[in-house]
Amino acid sequence: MSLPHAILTALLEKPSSGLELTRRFDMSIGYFWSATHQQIYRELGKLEHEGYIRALPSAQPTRGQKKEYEVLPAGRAELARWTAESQDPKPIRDPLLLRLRAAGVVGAEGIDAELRRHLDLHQRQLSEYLEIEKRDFPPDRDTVEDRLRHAVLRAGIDLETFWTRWLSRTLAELEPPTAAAADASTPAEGNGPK
Amino acid sequence: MSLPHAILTALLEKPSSGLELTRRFDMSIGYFWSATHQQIYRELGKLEHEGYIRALPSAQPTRGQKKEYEVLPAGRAELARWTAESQDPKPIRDPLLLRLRAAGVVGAEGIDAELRRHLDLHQRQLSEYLEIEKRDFPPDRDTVEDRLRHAVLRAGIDLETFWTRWLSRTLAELEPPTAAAADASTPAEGNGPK
DNA sequence: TAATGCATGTAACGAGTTACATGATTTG
DNA sequence: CAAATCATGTAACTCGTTACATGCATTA
Repeated sequence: MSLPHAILTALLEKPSSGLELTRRFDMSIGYFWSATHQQIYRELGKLEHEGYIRALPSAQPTRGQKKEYEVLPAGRAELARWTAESQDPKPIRDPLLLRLRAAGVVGAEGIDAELRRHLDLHQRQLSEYLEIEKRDFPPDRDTVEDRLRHAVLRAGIDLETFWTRWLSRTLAELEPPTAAAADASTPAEGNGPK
Repeated sequence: MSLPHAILTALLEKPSSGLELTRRFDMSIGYFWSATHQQIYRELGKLEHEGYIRALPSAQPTRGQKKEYEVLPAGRAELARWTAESQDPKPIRDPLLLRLRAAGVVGAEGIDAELRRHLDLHQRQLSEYLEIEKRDFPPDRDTVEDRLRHAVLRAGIDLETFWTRWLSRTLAELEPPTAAAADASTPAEGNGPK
């Protein structure tokens, strides 16, 4: 039950329409809680029905028309309640790790290509986060809100760093000990190439 | 679509009944792909229906009776196909990060207790993984399968290490700048975000 | 006015979660 | 034999995903 609270947070930061929320989810909040526009519309409907948000009076009630929402006091209270709630961390759930385990049983043929591809993707994500950090968190400003947002971003940075390191190491270890790498541990023998 | 493949992997490692699978999911595979017994029974039914697994002939077809499954050639082929498939990593999806972001808007009252609680949980998980590593991966044995399984475990270890570090650091930074630390950057800033 | 893009929405499905139901086996 | 435990299974619900439908506004 996190999506409604993600939306409340986003709406408190700035009242928006469904599509605007979708776009903002693609950028900031979506980096750690993504959502499609269908999810968002569905949830906006629920939140409005429950009296947590309301459409701004200026918005027309017709179909293709833009409709802006703002958070009502009850919505803010609900968000505060949820924020103070305690909830256990969920265990990891990663298909790539599952794949590796499966590869141990049916053969690891070609798995290194997939690992390299992931390594590349995580490196890109990492540099994107580092860009954001450079742009949005200059060392001077320092409110509590800033620190919280920075901490969240740093979680992203550290996670991507973990993946790139783990993938690099795993690739190196799965690499068949051919050529150069093998020479160090195995002194060159007189025999020519196989 | 990962659960069926998790089950196929587990069954290839050792033919089992539904409850046995559930228990093994609570231990090894479940560390990175958990599942309840209801999910597992449902999926076993599907897999049998599709001809990927079969109940061992010794098993009776009555209700409360144990029923052991084994993987058929088609199941092994399907698992091999899936293993070689490529699939993008999913973005992070973590309620705690969302909470921190929300705390920036509605107030961070009491969030540090939750962070400390998570820190403790992650530290426990980390030492559990380290125990497993010590027990199951002595430095001598070294097949490809061993290396794969060890790599998966190391992902768990590194992830928990990341969390403990990030939580420690975040806690330290949110700590009210009491006494010594506060003097340098005294923000005369009031409160109200807007 | 026809096509394009913007904005909101419906429908159907798959996966995960929670609660509960039922049959078999052990054991007190 | 009653109760506890093992083992399999149904049902109902929520959340996320994919595909598609509808209405409005702009402009070529």
